[in-house]
Amino acid sequence: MAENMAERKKAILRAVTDDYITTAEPVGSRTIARKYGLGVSSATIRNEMADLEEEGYLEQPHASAGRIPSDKGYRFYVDSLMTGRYLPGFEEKRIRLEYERRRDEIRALIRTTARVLGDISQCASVVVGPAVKTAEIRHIQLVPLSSETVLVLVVTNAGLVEHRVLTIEHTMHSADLDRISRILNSKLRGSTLAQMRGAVLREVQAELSAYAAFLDQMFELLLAAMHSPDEERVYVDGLMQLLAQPEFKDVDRARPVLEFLESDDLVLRALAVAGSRGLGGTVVTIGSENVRDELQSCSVISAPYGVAGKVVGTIAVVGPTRLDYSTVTALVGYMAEGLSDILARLNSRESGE
Amino acid sequence: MAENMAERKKAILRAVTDDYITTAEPVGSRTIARKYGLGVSSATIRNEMADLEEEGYLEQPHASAGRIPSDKGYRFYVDSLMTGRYLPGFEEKRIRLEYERRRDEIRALIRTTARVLGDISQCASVVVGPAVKTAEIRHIQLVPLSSETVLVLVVTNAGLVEHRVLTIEHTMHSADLDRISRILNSKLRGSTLAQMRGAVLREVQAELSAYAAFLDQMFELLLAAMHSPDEERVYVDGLMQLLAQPEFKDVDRARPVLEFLESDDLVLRALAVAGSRGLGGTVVTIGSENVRDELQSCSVISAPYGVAGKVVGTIAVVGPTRLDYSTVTALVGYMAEGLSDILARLNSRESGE
DNA sequence: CTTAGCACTCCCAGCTTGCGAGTGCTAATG
DNA sequence: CATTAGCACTCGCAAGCTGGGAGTGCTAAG
Repeated sequence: MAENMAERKKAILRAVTDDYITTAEPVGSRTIARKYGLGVSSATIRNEMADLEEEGYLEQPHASAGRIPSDKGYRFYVDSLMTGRYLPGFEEKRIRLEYERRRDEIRALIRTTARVLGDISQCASVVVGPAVKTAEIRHIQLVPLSSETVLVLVVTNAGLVEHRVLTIEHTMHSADLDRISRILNSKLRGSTLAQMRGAVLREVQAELSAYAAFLDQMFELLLAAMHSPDEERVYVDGLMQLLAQPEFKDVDRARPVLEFLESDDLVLRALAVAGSRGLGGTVVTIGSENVRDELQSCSVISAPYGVAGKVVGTIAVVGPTRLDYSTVTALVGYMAEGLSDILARLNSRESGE
Repeated sequence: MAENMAERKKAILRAVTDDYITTAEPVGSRTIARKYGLGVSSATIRNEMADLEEEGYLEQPHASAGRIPSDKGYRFYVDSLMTGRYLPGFEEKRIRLEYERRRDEIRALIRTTARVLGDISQCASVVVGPAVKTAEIRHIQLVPLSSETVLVLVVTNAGLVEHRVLTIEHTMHSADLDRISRILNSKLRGSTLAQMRGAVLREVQAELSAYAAFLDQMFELLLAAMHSPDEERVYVDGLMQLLAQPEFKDVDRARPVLEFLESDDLVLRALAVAGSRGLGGTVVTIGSENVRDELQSCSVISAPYGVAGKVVGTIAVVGPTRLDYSTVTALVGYMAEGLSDILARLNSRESGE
């Protein structure tokens, strides 16, 4: 769109956007002339701003206030005007530090990510954790707990350790369980739980026909676990930071957004787009570009993370449309990359030699 | 305190409190006379109310508004006036239903508890999950993942399954790990991780001296896990419901409370009291009775839950001092009991025969 | 095309005003 | 002597008004 906009107009649009992002106040021609050295008078800027408004890049909250960027204006800003796209050094350092000490446990890692993301962006943050059902199985193991119960353990390539307790009818010996574990491992390693239902499953059943009843029970449990509404996958943080933003000083304006963020389902669906584009890209969705009504006044910046080229989850920042696109885009990109790196390390270690 | 308050005065205090709890509006003498059939005129009630105010049970938000209960008034209401203490049948049914389908996984159970608690009370809810370090160990198991990594699995009597991945230097054979697991089990079962460091630990070391290096590493990891600031233990829900309460329509009034609830540490400390009184009781803390500044305008109703007579966690509802003490007390009590029951069942199953 | 000047618009904060709700006092009542 | 009706009084709140300030759009001159 309008890449050929006159340079001065671009400069003005950038100035308005930059200023509004930091001050949260509608910005007038005078301010632009004073604070941003464009070498023209406020009257000239006024004319340009009137044009920009007519073209839909700016809008006035009310007749005699300054201008603020419209969604279209933000979009243009993000696509062609935004400078920087780098993360302040000390933030980067902080992230590395936090990640340094959380390398072991994936859940802690995810919580930390959400917290840091919220802290730095001063917005709400979302981290979607790995889904069990689509992750590659690294290891599967049956552990005897008591004569009546067996723990089914699944370790995925995303570092996730999932477990269920299975109540069994006939006592199984430790040796039996080991044998089953070994065969399950050799057959299932590398495939996903979702794929498991097909051919592989029948194959296992054939090889272990002696334990048919037990296996039935176990698979049923695993499939149920996998179909459970993706609980535990979505971590939200920084709600406080969001409330501190001036656009949400009115609780009634904030509530829809907070309610949206509280619903794991909706969040998952809204972030599905980011994941579908593959690793390495950040997606910015501005105001009315969001499908959901609740997010019409919000922007979402999201990026997928993953292992071995495969997407396993998404991280995102949700804030008012007036958000610091440059910094937050850099932030989200950096953290997604960081997460991917750590997962890769975890993964190589666990699949070791 | 003043158990010998005149019956009519009590009735009036009860009426004021009941009315204010449901309407959130200061209540005047006229309203009492009309809505609560005390058989006296508003003038009489006015006189009594003036007395009650002088004695500190009521207060006026401003000179010519109705009265609202003071913290002292609420305290008296909770201790001596409150009627009911029962939970509506349909709520009870809902809780049973929700618990019915979440019997297996303790984390899901806890999340559900928090959600339901928030839903029904229309307030914020907190569930403190079992701590690993003080829970009794039911089962401990080492699972080989790769030649470089071993999964350490600890199952506690509270149904908690905790796991850490341990990177080892020298390859361990599955048989070795089994042998270690067996011995660990026989020595450690029934004790807590916190107790582990002492005599038991040395005993194990002696018996398994061949694996000394490995054991050192493992214990270190477990102890580190146990000393990590109790992450993952605190689940908060119903923040939205809290914001919907009229006393929090102003974000600035709500923020301190929300910030408090976002800090796991503070929440844990505030709820420590409830746990220390043993199973079966609910604790009500009203407004200024709370130590923390952030909670001066809130009331907290909490109850511990546990297994085999031992407290393993706490659930709580946090709302404005104007909260429905009768219903919420019943609710919190009922859910704590329900949680305990489920844990007991889990426990007996896993330690089975 | 740019700019200075100016009239105009509109929000906002502060003030006033008129209700309505509720109180406290007083005097009358059983 | 407790209870009650009556009444003046207080106060918060919403509505209406007002002045100031910020910012615009227009126009005419450079």
